[in-house]
Amino acid sequence: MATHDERPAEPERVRAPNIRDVARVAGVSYQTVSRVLNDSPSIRPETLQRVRDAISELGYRPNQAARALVTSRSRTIGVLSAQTVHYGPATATNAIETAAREAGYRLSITNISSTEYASIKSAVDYLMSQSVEALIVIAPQVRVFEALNDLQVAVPYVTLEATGLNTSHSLWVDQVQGARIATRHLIELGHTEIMHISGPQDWIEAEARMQGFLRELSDADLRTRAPILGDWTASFGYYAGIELLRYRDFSAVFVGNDQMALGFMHACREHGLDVPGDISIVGFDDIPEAAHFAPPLTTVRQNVAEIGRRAIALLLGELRGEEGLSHDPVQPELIVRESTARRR
Amino acid sequence: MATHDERPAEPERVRAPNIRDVARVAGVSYQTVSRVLNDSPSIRPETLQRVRDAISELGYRPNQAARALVTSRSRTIGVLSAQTVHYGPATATNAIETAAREAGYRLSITNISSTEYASIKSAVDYLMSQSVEALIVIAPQVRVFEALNDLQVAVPYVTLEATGLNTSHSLWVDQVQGARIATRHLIELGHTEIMHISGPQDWIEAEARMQGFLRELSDADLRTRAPILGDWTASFGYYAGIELLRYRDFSAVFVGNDQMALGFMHACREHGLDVPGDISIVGFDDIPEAAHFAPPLTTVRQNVAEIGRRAIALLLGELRGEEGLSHDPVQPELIVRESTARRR
DNA sequence: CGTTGCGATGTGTACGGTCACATCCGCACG
DNA sequence: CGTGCGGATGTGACCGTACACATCGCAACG
Repeated sequence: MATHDERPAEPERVRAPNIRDVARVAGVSYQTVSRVLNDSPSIRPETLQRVRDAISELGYRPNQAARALVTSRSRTIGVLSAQTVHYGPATATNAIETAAREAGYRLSITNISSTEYASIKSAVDYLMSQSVEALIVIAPQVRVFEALNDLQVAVPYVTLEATGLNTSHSLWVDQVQGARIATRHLIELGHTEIMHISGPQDWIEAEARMQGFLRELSDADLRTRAPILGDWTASFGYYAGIELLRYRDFSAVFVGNDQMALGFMHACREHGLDVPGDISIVGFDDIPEAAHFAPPLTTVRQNVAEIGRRAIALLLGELRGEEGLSHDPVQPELIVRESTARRR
Repeated sequence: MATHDERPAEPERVRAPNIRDVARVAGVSYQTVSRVLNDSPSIRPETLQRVRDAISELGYRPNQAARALVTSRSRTIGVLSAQTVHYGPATATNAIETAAREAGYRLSITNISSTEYASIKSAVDYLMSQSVEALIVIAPQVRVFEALNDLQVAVPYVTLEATGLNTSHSLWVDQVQGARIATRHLIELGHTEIMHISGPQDWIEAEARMQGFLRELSDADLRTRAPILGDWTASFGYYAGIELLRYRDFSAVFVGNDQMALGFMHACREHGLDVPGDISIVGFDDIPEAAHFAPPLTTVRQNVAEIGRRAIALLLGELRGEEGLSHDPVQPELIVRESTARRR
């Protein structure tokens, strides 16, 4: 009907070599090739070598799709993440990617733009439609958890950097403990009026840090005051500082993350206040830049990469049918620098 | 031999519903269901509805592996990235993910730990074994390019944030221009002795920024001096500062990125030098924190997210067979804050 | 020396879709 | 009123692999 192509002469499309092509070249059956690929024990060394030679000669690569189809295993782990630009999540994702790749798994990463139910649902749908075998959630917001529960996720999953609720699925740095050691540090320096700038209310981490802060204060019989709820950004820290410093009825601040601490210190400078002379500040995260803030920031270091690695280990174990692997929280560590001093 | 299970009674494994199950429920042939899935035009509205009902009744999800197998299209775009923790790459990756998802593509991301040839080759192999249809490279190092050329990547690819060589595949913010406006700004403030702290020598971006710096200086007939080669980290900026400030034969510094600028300013403080009073500093990137450094940093903003989006658009176009889409570099913008002042 | 057992290898089939082609139906046309 | 045509739908084959099972050859055994 259309153009009359000369069909027989040219091979036309170059099809990627498949397992039968390899078999033909090696002079064995395709099943033997399959055995080589899945390193089955009972193969004669000589045959093995012939097949391997054929594979590299043809530049053969097993077709993952075909394999996934027949085994009904995608060898994919889904990562549901919010705010991958943040230091913590980005670091964790990195570690996860490496660990997954080493274990022969690939990752499918998706970011949620908002914590709206619909947004989360669509992200989960997206991942499920790729038939991920497991799920890692790095979106430590209360609503994400609710959505996850509600969606009846059918695969094993863990949530990172969350504390408290839903512990069977969680893997986390002990945020409460981190907040406590940060707060205790300030108390031990003689501060009695301590402020807290927290992360967004619906972030579980923010909540945990706040709890740790409040508990430590009440254990020391100190006055607690309502924390400020921020959004993790340096800008928020700055504007919060401008507000708070108008009535300066505190001598120390525990800030929910290093970025906000940076902004807060900016506000202090503008008010002509010395850190730590007039105000002591502790951050949280220990981002690489924190050591070079003005002044270098005292903060709480948490090993998120370790958490990422554990997440993969946990999930792979679960996929293998092992149960009850350790969920011990990773312990945070206080890094004392120059943003805190004895109250004067 | 082992436990004697009652086999016949229970359906055992719950198989996910497939296209034929849907067809049975809807009372049509599987081909009709396939037509619905690929929204073919010629379907009676009534039939369409029946099929849709059946799909949602069964909770049917098309099996991507099967689809990929038969169409030999993976609908996957590979991302080869170095240092995803950095602000630029992370932001770009985010934008890429969103754009790809909207276009019905998924991403396969892999990080390279080093720029060793073997490491790059293994990353490319990894991605190719997933039969990615296209590749985005966010690892702007010379050696990565060489490896890429050498590996004869068989799919369309673009490299991000690179300048100069290999332009047919590159998409970038005009780094040379960015460096020039940064340098020009310092010159216009009366500085004649200007230092440059660059990124690692093998990063194409670092090279481009250095070129821009040198060209602008020579256009202004100013003395050029050998730039310091750093590693992008705040720590390096700090130690470089400590060294450089021992012989303070310059009044301004153009630093290759904001993190190193932060470290450098830290060193200035320790030397009792005022920024911008004694030394003017310009950074590069405009990370969100830069506005809150001490002092707020004058820097060059580049829209990496835009680059990421364009990368996807370009690749998708190429996959559709369109040629020669626009490769115009994105123009950077100078953000003047308080780390630069007229020379006194 | 026939049988058994096991290691090494080959054959059939299923996985869940899409594509090419065949079929069916109703309507407009000559 | 037969024919042609196009829209709607169904049938067969195939994509590349892994699994279950069959087969083959050889050594050890009674």
